[in-house]
Amino acid sequence: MIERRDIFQAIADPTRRMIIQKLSGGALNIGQIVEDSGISRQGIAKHLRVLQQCEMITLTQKGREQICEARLEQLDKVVEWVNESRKLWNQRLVKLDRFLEETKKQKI
Amino acid sequence: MIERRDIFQAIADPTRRMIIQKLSGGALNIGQIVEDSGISRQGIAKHLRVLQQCEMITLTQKGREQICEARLEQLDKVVEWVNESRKLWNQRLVKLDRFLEETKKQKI
DNA sequence: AAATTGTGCAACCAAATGGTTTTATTATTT
DNA sequence: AAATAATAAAACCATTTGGTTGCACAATTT
Repeated sequence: MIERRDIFQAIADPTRRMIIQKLSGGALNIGQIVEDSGISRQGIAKHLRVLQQCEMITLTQKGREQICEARLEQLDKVVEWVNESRKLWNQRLVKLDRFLEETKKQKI
Repeated sequence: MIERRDIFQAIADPTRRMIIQKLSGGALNIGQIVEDSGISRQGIAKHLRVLQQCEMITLTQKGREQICEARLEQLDKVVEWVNESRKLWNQRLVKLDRFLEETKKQKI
């Protein structure tokens, strides 16, 4: 198993999705993310590291605080991939249409 | 760790994304999916089970073959979640705008 | 100066993941 | 009837994951 650090893995975990949504509302420090999360500070910190490696967030030091900011542009890649699949799917229907057309002709 | 079986986990693995893209082009049996995948039949079969549990594909018996079909509707959930995050993000900018407006007023 | 706050690092753990191989069963061809 | 093809089921394995706890350390407050 190669350690994968991509956007798809970033959003695979519900805790990380929760973090992303929290940060979508604005930058927060780690403590603020931990609040009401039901997970320990270290647990959250681990997820943040993953998100950083996936370039989903940026971390900037500010005194003793660490400010987390979301970088939602990465999510475009996900939407792109979904659209690619849908495109193939639609082409598939076109192919089926052609097949049905030809079958019709043969029947006549 | 609770065993999560949702669409986000379904697309987290590159092999599974490959399978979904293959199936987006049309239904296939397991052997056809295995072709050129570089992974054993059993490996693919495992991924298919996960995808089935996530309701990303349907498996139907046809003689001794098992036909796999993609169910792309599930991908809507992913796009929905991305849009939700983006919405929050945009609201955040609105809030910032208001803040800047008020700061301006105070200066005058 | 002392207490508090925000954090990082390391070790640890159980469970899940992503693969493999082997064996057995069923359907189709020949 | 025998050979082949398509699959399922199970056992196994190393690595990753998602969490924990304990300790150390720097920056702020008091």
